[in-house]
Amino acid sequence: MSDTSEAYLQIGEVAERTGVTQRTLRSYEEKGLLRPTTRMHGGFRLYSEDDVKRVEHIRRLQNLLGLSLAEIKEMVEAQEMLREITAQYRPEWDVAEKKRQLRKAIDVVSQQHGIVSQKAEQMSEMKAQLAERLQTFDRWMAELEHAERKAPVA
Amino acid sequence: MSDTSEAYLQIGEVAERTGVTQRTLRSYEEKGLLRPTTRMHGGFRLYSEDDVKRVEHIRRLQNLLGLSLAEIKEMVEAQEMLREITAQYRPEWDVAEKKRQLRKAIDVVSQQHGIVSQKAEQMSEMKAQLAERLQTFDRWMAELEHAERKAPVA
DNA sequence: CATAACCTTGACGTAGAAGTAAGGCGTCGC
DNA sequence: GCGACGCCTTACTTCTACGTCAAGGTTATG
Repeated sequence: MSDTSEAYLQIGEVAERTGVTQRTLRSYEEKGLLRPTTRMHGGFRLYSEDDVKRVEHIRRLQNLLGLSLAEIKEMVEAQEMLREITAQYRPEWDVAEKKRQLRKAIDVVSQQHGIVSQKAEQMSEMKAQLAERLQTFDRWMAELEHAERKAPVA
Repeated sequence: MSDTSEAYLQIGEVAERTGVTQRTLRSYEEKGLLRPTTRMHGGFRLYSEDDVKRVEHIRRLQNLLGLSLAEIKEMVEAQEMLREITAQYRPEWDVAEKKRQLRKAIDVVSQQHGIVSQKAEQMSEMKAQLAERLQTFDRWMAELEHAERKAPVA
């Protein structure tokens, strides 16, 4: 916009920095996950640092929580909402409205928190199981080595 | 084995108990994730309790770690390998061979352990972030309520 | 042995996420 | 104002993990 030399990035740079393809970035935009970015005069997309963070966030939600892009969209929208409330972009809203929105955001975030907590728990359970199994294997390995010393390979 | 009336289950029961469809069970079999089960004379599949556990395991790997069936297959195969070693199904293998296999299994399992550890860590990080954000929101909410008391809705 | 409930294979369909290709402008540096 | 490279849209393709018939065999029960 105008010329605040805000270090805008083109799609190629964003792709490189985030490790996703350009196609994926455009796809996120189509699906409403990434705010329609500003464009250069000729139509080239311009991304901000915030957009980069957002892409990284989306990826984490995908990889870590295994959410669909549709689900992620909801989450991301809630965050957007918040930004607006907190930045007081909308002074025309009365307090009651702000409260409504904030409550909505709190709902979404606590839901996320719930999911993450649950998964985190299951994870550590799994981790413990794996660790235990590894121990067992090490014991077996030791036994095998013992056997070998007693009766070396023919 | 032989005929120890081991309470075999048909595909429908397994589907019900594990919460996956029959199609999915057959699919896992096609893809080599579930050992070709025994069959009744007429061709009906017969599953053991172990098979049920395996399905549950597969589901955990899918849901928790977000692995593809191909990746899961590798893991599951390593486990299979182990079973054979430990149950000494293959006494014809010499100790060196058993060691080789065991080492392989240890590799796979520690790889899994690594993945899980990493994910678990990222999870708790995320969880912390969410908790923090929730706190912030609660503070804001409190502020809003304060504002409301000072200047009630018109 | 009839019948309902269950199972078989095979083939095709689908939804989500992204890859790929084609044809055509934009941008930048000189 | 030209070349090289980057980006644009549109449209088609792929891949995964199943879903959904269809046509027919099997099993348990009376």
